[in-house]
Amino acid sequence: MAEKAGRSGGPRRSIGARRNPETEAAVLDAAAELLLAGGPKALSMEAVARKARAGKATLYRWWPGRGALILAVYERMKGETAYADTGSLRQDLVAFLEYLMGHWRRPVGQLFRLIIAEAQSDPDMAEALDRYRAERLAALTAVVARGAARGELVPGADAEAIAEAVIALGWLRLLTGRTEADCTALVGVVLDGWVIEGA
Amino acid sequence: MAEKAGRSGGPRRSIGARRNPETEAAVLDAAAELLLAGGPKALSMEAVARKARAGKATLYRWWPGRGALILAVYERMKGETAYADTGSLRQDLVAFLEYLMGHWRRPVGQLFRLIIAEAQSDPDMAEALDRYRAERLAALTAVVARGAARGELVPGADAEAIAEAVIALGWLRLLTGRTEADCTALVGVVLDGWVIEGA
DNA sequence: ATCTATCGGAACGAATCGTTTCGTTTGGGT
DNA sequence: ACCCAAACGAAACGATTCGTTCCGATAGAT
Repeated sequence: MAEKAGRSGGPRRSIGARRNPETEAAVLDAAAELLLAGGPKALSMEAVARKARAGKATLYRWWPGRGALILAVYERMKGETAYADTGSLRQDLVAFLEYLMGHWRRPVGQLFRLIIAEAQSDPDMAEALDRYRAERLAALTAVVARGAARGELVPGADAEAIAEAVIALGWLRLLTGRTEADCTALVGVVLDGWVIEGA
Repeated sequence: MAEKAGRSGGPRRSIGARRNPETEAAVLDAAAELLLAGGPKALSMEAVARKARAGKATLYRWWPGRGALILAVYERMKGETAYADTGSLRQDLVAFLEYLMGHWRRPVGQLFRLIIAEAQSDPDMAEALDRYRAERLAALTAVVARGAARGELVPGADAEAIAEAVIALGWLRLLTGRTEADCTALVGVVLDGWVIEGA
C-alpha cells in the first residue's frame, strides 16, 4: 500500500523543466513510512527510491544525502509549538513539558531521537539541530522571562538557565525512552528554588 | 603506525585452544584508534580487522557486532568515577559535574556521544546504556541523599530528581558540544531551591 | 597422541552507496 | 513555432561493508 504511483497508477513522468511536486511528496511520504515501519536503519536512499518509485539520481539531485532527507521529513512533520500563557509560570512550564512529552510519544519523537543521534556524527545535522535547539531555547526563555517580569521569580534568577534545565530534562527522558513522566514534578525540581509562591 | 603486528613483527598465531589476549588487545586498540582518527563512521568491522591484522571471523566470534565492540572500547577507556565528599553537597555536585565535563572533553566523551547515538537505534546498546545510566544515577543520588541527611536540604527534597536534573544538564551539554561550562552555575540552577544556605 | 578451540586469511552473496548514462517528457526562452 | 534545457525514471557501474563460511596451522587440554 501507499506505493504512491500517482493517481493514475502510471509512473510519474517529468512535468517539464521544473521540479515535480508529486515526486517530492512521494519521496517524503516514502521516507516517513520507512522510518515508522522499520526504524532508523530502514531509511536508506535505496529503499526510499524503491518505495517512492523514484530514481536515485532524482533523490540526490534534491537531497544531498540521508541527513538532508531526514531533516526534510522532520520539517514536514513538526507542527508549530504552542507556548501557553496561563498567567502562572509554573503552569506555563508544565504545559510546555507535557506538550513536548506528548508530542514525542508520537512518531515524530522517534524521528527527533534519530536526528539527535545523526547529529553526533554528521556536522551538517549537528548545525541544523543546534539552530533548532537555540530557537526553542529562546522561546522558552521568553516564557520564563515573562514570568519573572510578573514578579514570580526571586531577583537574579537566570531565565535562560532555567529554560535550559527544563529542556535538558526533556531530552534526557526522550533519549532514554521515558517520555511518560510527571511533568509537574520535573518542572518543580528546577523551578521550586526560584519561584515566589505566595506573592 | 600502530599496526599492532605483535612485538616480533610477524602475524599473531593461535596460542592453542584458548583466547589470545594479544588479539583482544590489538582489536580494541585498533577500534579506539579508528574512532579517534576518523570519527564514528570510520569504525567498521572491516577496518578494525584490517588494522588489527585479525580475521573477521575472530572479531565476530568475540564481539557480536559493531555495538558490542564500541561498548568494549568504552569499558576499557572509562576509569573509575570518583565522587567527592567535601562535606558540602553543593561542592560535591560541582566537583562531580566538573569531573564529568572534563572527562568528556577528552576522547572518551566523543565515544560516549557515539554510544548514546547508537542506543537510539540499537536495542542492545540502549539496554547497556540504560544500565550504565541507572548505575550513575544511583551513585549521584546517594551523594545528594548524603547531603540531605546532613540537613543541607529542605525537607521533602527528592534526591533522585535532583540528581537526574544534574545528569540531564550534563547530557545536553555533551550532546550539543558545549562541555565548556560554568558548572557552579549549572548546579546552582537545580540546587538553589533546595539548599539551606546558612544552617 | 588425540581432541578441540583458537588464530589469520580468503572468499562468498547480499546490500548499500554515490555517480553516471540513457531515453523520455515538457515548459520556457528565442 | 521551434528548440534547448531541465527534470523524470530506470538501469548499470565500481567500491565498500556486512555477516558467514571455509581452510590450514597452531598449541593447550584431555
